[in-house]
Amino acid sequence: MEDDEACITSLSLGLGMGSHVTKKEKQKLPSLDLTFQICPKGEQTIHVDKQRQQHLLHDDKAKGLLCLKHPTENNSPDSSNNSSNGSRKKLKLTKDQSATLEDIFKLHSTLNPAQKQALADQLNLKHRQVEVWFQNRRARTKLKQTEVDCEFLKKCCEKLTDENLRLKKELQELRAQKIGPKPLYIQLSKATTLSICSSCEKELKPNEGKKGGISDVVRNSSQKLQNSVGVKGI
DNA sequence: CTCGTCAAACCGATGG
DNA sequence: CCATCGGTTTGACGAG
Repeated sequence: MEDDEACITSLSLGLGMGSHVTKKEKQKLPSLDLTFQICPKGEQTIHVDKQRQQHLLHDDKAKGLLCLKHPTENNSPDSSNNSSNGSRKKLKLTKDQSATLEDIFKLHSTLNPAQKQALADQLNLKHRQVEVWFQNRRARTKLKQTEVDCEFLKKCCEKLTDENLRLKKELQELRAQKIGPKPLYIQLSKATTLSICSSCEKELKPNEGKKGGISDVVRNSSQKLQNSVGVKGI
């Protein structure tokens, strides 16, 4: 029985429901998934990881050592026990609490203090918990959106690269034609003529002379990109 | 308030 | 089946 207590004590101290332990350090330590005897009398085996949601901690001594708490208990963190030893106890919100918070967040991503307090009262949480939840939710929404934007920009970049390549090839072909036996002004059809700008050697479609073809294609694409993403200047 | 980070809780894969 | 591992999610905190 002393071994059991020693095990629990070392786990409590080592994994720190209290002390700050780095991931690497944590990996060296025994996993929390470990099965061990929680009752000093050795009557009850607890699989801490899988069964921690069950209300098995009947022993105050072990409960104190492990600092585990059943989710259905009041979720409000005990601040005295929370920060006095530097611990960062994490309490899982219930499905109902999460769902309500999500619903409110969809309507308003920020709340004023009074709204936070009202919501906290409604959900039996602390004002601080609601505040932190909204902070985290905003941060993670923003992060997701950034990832989406990044993915979109990547695709746009690929498209522009392809377009650039295509235009370069087209230009090469036109240059080849220019060098060949045909005259500078290529007769394409009765209605259209394609001309080559003498200064920059870019091809100009009719009525496009003032703008300047290729760069406009890029500029337009860039503008479209900015408009769709809402970027204020690339 | 945001941002970066920590760490508890959770979960799927894997091996004995 | 179960223990364990490695990755992910998410509640919490400190700095700015």
